[in-house]
Amino acid sequence: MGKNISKEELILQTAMQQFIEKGRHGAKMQEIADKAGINKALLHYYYRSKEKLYAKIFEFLIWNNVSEVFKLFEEDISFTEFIRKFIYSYTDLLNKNPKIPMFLLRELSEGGNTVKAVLKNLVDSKKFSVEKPLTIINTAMQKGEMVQMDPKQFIATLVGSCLFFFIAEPIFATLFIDESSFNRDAFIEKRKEAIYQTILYGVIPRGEA
Amino acid sequence: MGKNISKEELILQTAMQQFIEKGRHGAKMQEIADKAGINKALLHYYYRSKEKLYAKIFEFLIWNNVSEVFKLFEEDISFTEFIRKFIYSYTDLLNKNPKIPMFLLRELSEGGNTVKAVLKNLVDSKKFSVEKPLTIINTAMQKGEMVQMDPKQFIATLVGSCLFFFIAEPIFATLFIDESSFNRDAFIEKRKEAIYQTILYGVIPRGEA
DNA sequence: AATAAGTTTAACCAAAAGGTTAAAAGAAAT
DNA sequence: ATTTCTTTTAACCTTTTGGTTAAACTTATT
Repeated sequence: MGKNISKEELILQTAMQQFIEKGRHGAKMQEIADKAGINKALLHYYYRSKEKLYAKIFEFLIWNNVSEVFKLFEEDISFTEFIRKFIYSYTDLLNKNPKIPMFLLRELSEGGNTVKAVLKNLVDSKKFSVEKPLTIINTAMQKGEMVQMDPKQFIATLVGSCLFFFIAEPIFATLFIDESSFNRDAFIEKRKEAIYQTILYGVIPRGEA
Repeated sequence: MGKNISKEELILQTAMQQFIEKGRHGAKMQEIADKAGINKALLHYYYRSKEKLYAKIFEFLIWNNVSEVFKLFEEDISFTEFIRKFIYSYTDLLNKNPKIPMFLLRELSEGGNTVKAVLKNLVDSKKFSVEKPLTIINTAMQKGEMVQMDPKQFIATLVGSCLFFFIAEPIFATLFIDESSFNRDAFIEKRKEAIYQTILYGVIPRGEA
């Protein structure tokens, strides 16, 4: 583990883990301090209050993740290649930190003042152009590479399919997976291809190979 | 509002709302009492502790919802009709109480002892047969009505597509929807058909109309 | 070496939150 | 009517938790 990390940074990292795991109310300042191996007063020395610490972390995570997702819309590739690339890359992104999506969605759902303020900021920045993904989809429809469909509906299906396993893993695994023979990594790998096949053939014009 | 409701039931309903909205840690006993218009001691008189109250509610909600979903696998209809029916009914189910899915998934993610115990109970009861949905899908594949695919992958795509909007509405709406012209109910109605079209053509053998 | 500035801690504090109690109020049984 | 049992409350208690403080310790500055 990094030894050259400052206490300030160590607190942030540890707090992030705790907030991600337990949420805004479930995470406790004392526990963060203990896990980081430092005195609780240091948390306040560097970040003033729990709310401010939480805000910093939530803001960091949502900006980071939203921008990573929007980056996936930037590449200039064919429509089918875009679908494939998006599914594969987004799944990898989710799998890199599998608890972050639930954290973000949970906090967004709860939607207190801090969350609202961060979200407003994010929108007002105009850094995340909705035009790009919409254009990709609309162009594909114009070119006849995709059936007619509200782009928002398409995006919801695409993202929802990728997201599901990471959001619902506990109940999904409990109900459908017999642990002895389950290889999580392999399942996720196969997940990508399954989503790709389903969505690709689900939206390209019927009768095309 | 119902006047003939017992205090015991009133507490349960009010607590349910609060837990759903704010989660296990976010909900407060005092606030539940206030919202129900009764003394806080009554909560303990009827339910002993916050944890027990929470357990009762979580147990009720997960049993109820899991069983409602599994009911959708019971009907004896054609494969394409099954897909259609599942998507339409499950979306309606989600929309009836749009905050419950996030509550359940959130709590399942956090997964404390109470949650684990309830979940173990649910599995051990064997009341929810995984065989049924798996059989529907396997049979369709045998009959050549569906391409070859791990049934678990198919279910993940199906459920994930339906779930997404209700789990991610705050951020999805913020990013993609301009409020002035958005009709939520209409979007959900169109959502059903969009999912149906995508998944149906995504999994039936290529070249079929 | 002395001093000043920043860092870290142990000990406290105050507010919030879960939980208890004893008594009052209401309903049921005699 | 009186007693008994259940329901409901106000007041109180205890623990948890976020936050503060003053002093000790480090590190830079002169």
